[in-house]
Amino acid sequence: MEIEQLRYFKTVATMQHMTRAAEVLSISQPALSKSIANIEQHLGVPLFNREGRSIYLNRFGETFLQSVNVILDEYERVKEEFEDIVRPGSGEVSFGFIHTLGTEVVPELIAATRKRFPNMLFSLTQATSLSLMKRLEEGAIDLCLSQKIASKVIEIETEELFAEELFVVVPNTHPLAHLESITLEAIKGEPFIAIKKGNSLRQLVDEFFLKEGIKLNTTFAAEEMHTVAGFVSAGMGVSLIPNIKGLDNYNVKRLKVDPPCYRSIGVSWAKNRYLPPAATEFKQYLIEYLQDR
Amino acid sequence: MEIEQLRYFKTVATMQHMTRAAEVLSISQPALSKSIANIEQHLGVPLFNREGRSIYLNRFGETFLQSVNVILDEYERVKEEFEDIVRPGSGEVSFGFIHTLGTEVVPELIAATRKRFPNMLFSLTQATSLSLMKRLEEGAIDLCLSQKIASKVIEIETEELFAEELFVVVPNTHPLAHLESITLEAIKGEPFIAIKKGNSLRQLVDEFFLKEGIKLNTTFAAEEMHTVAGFVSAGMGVSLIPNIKGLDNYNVKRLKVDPPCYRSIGVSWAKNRYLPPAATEFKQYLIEYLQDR
DNA sequence: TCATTTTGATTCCTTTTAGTTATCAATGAT
DNA sequence: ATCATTGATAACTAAAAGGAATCAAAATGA
Repeated sequence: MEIEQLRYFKTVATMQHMTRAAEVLSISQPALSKSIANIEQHLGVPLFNREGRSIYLNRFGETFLQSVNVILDEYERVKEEFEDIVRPGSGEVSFGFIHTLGTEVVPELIAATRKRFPNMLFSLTQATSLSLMKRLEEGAIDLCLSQKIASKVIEIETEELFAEELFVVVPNTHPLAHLESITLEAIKGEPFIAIKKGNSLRQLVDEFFLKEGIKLNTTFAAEEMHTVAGFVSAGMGVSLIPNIKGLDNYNVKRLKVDPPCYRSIGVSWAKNRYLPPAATEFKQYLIEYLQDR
Repeated sequence: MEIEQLRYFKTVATMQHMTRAAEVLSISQPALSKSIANIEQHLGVPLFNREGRSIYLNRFGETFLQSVNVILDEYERVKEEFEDIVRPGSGEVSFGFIHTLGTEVVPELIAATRKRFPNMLFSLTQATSLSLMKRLEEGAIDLCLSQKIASKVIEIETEELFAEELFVVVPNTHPLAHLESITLEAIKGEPFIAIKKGNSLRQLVDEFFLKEGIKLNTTFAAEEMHTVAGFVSAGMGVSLIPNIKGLDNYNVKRLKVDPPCYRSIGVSWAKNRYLPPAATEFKQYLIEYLQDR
């Protein structure tokens, strides 16, 4: 039995008139008569009293109408929800980003996007690059702004947008604190405050030092960048991190690295996976907006 | 889109396996694949992530599953309700009867029926013959036990079952109170307490006197039989009513009429109207049980 | 690593059913 | 009594659901 036929039933029930209901539904009157007869046969009980040329619900029909209302309401609702998602310019975009972008880049981006697409809704997720990648694989988010990571499960496409510079941070009181810039070589042997393994930044930092052939003297591994800054501030070592928000409030000096170290940030999405039109539009807008920031 | 296909979706969603779901649903795997693809096309969004040979819900699918659960639950529920109604021996019978039968006849009848058909459910209505007839016409009740009345709207069939005898009731102190039986002629000129017009018993009583060519001296018209008894008890007149429950508690004498007056009681139902199997069974049982009571 | 099995999708065909037009019988209205 | 209107039916067409065979990709196992 077609779901549409439930709507037919509802229309006949409320109009109490086959011919006019058929006109409203834009089908022929015989088709409607047969549809109703089919439903009655399916259910095994008549739904209408037919007296002469008048037709109206019997007590089974009244019961069924209650159920049909529940069913159609739910069906319409979910269909409309999907139509909203598919409608370009509106609809929900599920978007994730790494913590360092949460204070400036993303708020500005979203604000600008909402001016351009006032009806676009955002479902935002903040996480590490690695877990963002997992959310992409699951289809829980449409797009994410993070450090590029390859997935073993599905194909991920990435458009690189800008680079976050990494700085060597040392305690204010450190002998190196007066320098304008510094080589990685210069902190060889210094106690190093690292990010926990598994974080993609940790991997990147490790690669920078590996390239220079420097064996790090890692003393602590922290979960968060602010924890790292705290440890450095307390004189427990030095580190290599992006310019996080509020870094100046710590007792640390931020030194440019020579040659500079960058962490490349890009927008990623699952290849061969459905992207709602709103997400596609947002992606395009985001690329223009953040390109070479 | 077929309602059945929603069940297909639910099965695939929970089994996360096309082939096995198809087996469970007793359809071919290609048919199932196509059904799912159709639903996705209808809704405009994909519902599953397909990675290699594995298939599982994406976030749209999760949303849709919620709705499908609501829809299928409601549909199953109402279908089962109708199946119960159609299942012989069980199911609900909507049954009406006039007030005078509510104290003995119907309780005994229902008790006996429930012994014979333990799963039969009753929805009982007590009303006047006239309004019972209206409920029959509307299809609000399946059967009723009442005085036979013709309907102008639809064809009503009636099987006559037994006769309620009507008695002349007079105040205890009335000169006629000592008689064993009485002719209608004998109360000619007495103040008469009638039932309100519209009540079918009133119509019957009127006919009895009309046949004898007696013009009644009606002083009051009451809604209920007990009110009539009350008026008679108060010495305000005489009347002609059935032997209602508790009549002996009034200060009245019940006199047999000569020749006797009867009110014929029968079971009525709407002709050409669907009678649930349970109602049909009940009707048959009722006829046997009450025949010539 | 390569052959084998398994899985979901596709193609092509059949069957079912929804829908159309023409028509009918019954019902109301004039 | 006549005539328009209504819901139902019949015969036919169109659409879509379902089945068998087959395919390509992906897991499995030697």
